[in-house]
Order: sequence, then structure tokens, then C-alpha cells
Amino acid sequence: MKLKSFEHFNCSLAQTLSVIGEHWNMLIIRDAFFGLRRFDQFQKNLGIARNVLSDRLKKLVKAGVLAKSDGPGHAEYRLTQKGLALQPIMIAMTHWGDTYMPHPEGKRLTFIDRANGKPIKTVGVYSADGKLLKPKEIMTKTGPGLRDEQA
Amino acid sequence: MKLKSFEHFNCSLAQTLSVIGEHWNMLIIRDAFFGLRRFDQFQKNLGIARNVLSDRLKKLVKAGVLAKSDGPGHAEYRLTQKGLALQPIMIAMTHWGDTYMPHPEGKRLTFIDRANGKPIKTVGVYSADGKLLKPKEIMTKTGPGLRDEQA
DNA sequence: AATTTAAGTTTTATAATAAGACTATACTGA
DNA sequence: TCAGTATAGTCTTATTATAAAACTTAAATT
Repeated sequence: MKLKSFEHFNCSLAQTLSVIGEHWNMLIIRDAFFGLRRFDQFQKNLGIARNVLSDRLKKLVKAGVLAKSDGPGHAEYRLTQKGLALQPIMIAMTHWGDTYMPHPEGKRLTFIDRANGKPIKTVGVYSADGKLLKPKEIMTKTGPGLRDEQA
Repeated sequence: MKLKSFEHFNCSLAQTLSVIGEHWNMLIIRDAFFGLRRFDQFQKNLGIARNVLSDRLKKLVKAGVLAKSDGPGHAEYRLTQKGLALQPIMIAMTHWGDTYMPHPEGKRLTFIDRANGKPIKTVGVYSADGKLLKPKEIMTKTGPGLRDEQA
């Protein structure tokens, strides 16, 4: 049957998944972070079927993550502000894969602070005063946008 | 045709997606963070079809994200260390959804430091000395685990 | 022994995906 | 100008994945 969409959950995580949760989307977004902008660049780099890429780019534009513009003789897709804001997610996911599903020869990619060439801090959960928190040191509080539906 | 799996990409992000990228997986993991442990708890809370839940729990156990144990008269699924390490991703995704696809009445969930009741810092990318970095202030360096395949 | 609870599996109809062929449009060089 | 090429798609077909509900199995309860 139809793949259940998460859009109608009143849940911030499900909302996010409705945009980036589809197969390929996060890899397309990563490629956009690495500077790819054109249909065929994405297609060749990922090996994605053209119709699927076409559909995903359309959806990502509609969701406001990418913006389409006309370059000289070709279309261009660039990350919007909303798309750029996905960077912590992208980096956290890359870091988790590097740590828990490592390549035998070592790290694949390191993210660097352009200003000083030093690696960035591990993406993690930090307390207001900057201490790295462990999973069980964190709890949740419900806000006005949530009644007794799902979190 | 067969859904292309990302397992064989030499890419940390694709590796992560091969574990958490499937439909429902991240919501199952979130529910596990919120303390759910049993088949029917997940099933009822998410409204997921039973066969799909069965398959996903099996895969998450196989991937080492959840561990299955026998409780009194029922099975239990708990996050492993590897699963707990997904928390920054989960929180970053929740935060993005809250910011860019907000509920009209306000925040749905806030994450709190258990020690002092204060909200955690925004999950983001920080420099070695603790400054919040903008997307374009970050670059990447390839490591030994990466030849000239994809990032 | 019969009922209930829990955790799945099976079945069936529908929807999504991959692969490659095909199309439309604009640019390029002779 | 006109053939050729690059780019960005769309269309077709076969296959695979999903959802929903009914069914099964096993243990605990009454």
C-alpha cells in the first residue's frame, strides 16, 4: 500500500523525516553541501535513477530545502537557508557512521574549521554551560505545540 | 526494482542511512529513547503495521542499535551503546523540524539538562574553542578510509 | 480447559523503485 | 542554417516494498 507519510504527525522529528527521510534525499543534500548543483552531477555521483532524482529534487524544492534557478543553459539547485540548517544533522550522521561502521583503514572524512584548520568539536548534546551530556542526562519537557498526541 | 541499499557506498553518511534511513526506523529509535521497550508499545504508539515493525526491530537488532532480551512473559528491546549514540542525530532532527516546520502554537518538545533543568544548547557545529560555526565556515578533509570514491 | 496477552507471520492489494529508452529544448560549431 | 550535442527531464516496464488485516504460536491467567 501507499507508503505512510509522516507529515500529519504532530511531531517535530516526523516533520523532519517527511522532508529528509525519503531514500536518497540526505545523499542529495550532502552532495549539495559539497557544491554539486546540476541534475547530471547528482545523477552521476550517486548513480540514482533519473526519474527518481527528478522527483526528489522537485520535492526538496517544494519543501524549501533547495532552490532551483536557471543557470546559463542549465538548471541549478542550491541549498536554501532551511537546507543549510540541515548541516548539523548531516555531520552528526556522518560522524556516527564513521565511528560505528568504520572503514578498516580509518576515517573517511574530517570536518574542519575553515578559520584555523582544526577539526570541529564532535556534534553532540551540550549543556547550557558547555559540558557534553550523556544520553541519560537529558530529559524532555512538552511545550504548547504538543497536547497528548505523540511526541 | 529492488530498493538500492546504501551499505556498499564507502561513505559514512550512507552507512548511517543503511541503518536508520529506512522508513519508521528513526521513529522507533525515538520511542526507545522515550522508554518504550515492547512490541505492542511501539506498534500502538506509531500505528505501524505489525509485519513492518517486526522486520524493522529485527534489522535494528542485527545492526546493533537495539538489543533484544526476554522480560517476564514478553520480549524487550533496548538501545545499545551504539543506539544511544544516535541521540544527537535524533535531537538535531527534532530541533530542525521544530524550527522550520513549526507548530502554530509553539514548541512541541524541549530537551532539558536533567542536572539543572535548563534547556540544552542547540545541537550545532562548534569549533574546537566552542564557537558556533556557520555552514560555510566548515570544510572537509579526506582521510585514509577514503580513496577517490564518493565522500 | 478456555481465555487472554504478546509477539510475531502470512496473505493480498497497492504503491514505490530502478533501469533504460525516449523527448524537448537550448546551445555550439561548421 | 542546420546537424550535432548537452541538459534536463518523462515514459514504460518489471520488480520490490509496504500496509492492513487475518492468522498463528506460545506463554500466562482465570
